[in-house]
Amino acid sequence: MVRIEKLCIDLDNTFRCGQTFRWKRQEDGSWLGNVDGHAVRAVREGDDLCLYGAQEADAAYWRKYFDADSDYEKLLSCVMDEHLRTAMDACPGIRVLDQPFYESLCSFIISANNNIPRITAIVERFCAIAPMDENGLHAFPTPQMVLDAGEDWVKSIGSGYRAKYLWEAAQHMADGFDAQALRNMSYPEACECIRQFKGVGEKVADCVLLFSCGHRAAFPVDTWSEKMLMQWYGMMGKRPQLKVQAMEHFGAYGGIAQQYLFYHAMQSKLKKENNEK
DNA sequence: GTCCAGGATACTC
DNA sequence: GAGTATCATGGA
Repeated sequence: MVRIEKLCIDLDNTFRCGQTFRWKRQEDGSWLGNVDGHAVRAVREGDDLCLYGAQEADAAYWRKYFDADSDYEKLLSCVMDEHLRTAMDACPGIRVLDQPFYESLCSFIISANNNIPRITAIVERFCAIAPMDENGLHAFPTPQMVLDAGEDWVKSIGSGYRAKYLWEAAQHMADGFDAQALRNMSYPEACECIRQFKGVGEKVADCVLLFSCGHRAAFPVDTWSEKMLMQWYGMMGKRPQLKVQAMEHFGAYGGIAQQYLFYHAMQSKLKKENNEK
């Protein structure tokens, strides 16, 4: 078991906020996950995060996965305002995860013009060809597993027009794409590089760079972020212009702010809809 | 039937 | 370079 002390993570908010689609909540409030083939059960005990099934030797890996050495209040103090404060108070304890690259890439290719429940369902079917762990969760497939399963199989999981993007991504990865190199590039360089993948536009690129490459200035602008930036921050323009303004405004850790604001915007909308019924 | 969902791409002007 | 049609799918 690996214990990460005083992380104060909110597992529900972290795993439901749209950055990952594979963790599964159990009735007792714990969450089962399979990361890089490692099966774990995440449990909040007091202020600590306990990862049952994780090896002590992998403690550093898990600290990095949960971004345990970053103090978000401190990192965002210079851009704190009433909206970010409200979002962080309403949806506390979100950790911006540092996930395996290929899983993040495929997940956000699938996310294009899609909704979270359906993304989750498609990702689950995508994982069915990978080995199952002792908790009954599949690993995320390797590119080679996808290539072995065939393009017709990729089409069969209901990913629609994104199937060809997933297929080509597996080929590009198998050809030796160096995902690790993205971490050492500047943000603009990494952004340009990752857009080699078909189906990866500006927004998907930002999600992958933020959630699996350590680029925490990346500020994904989707439908929710777009509404949020206009309604809460008075920004104007199309998405590319909004993104430029947002990155300028929120700075080096803008992606973390974005994740709180995005999730809160979505939650607010949900509440509003429920009240109207 | 229409609209929407963590958009991207190819095409037109 | 800025608009626009098209791309699958399923739930509201």
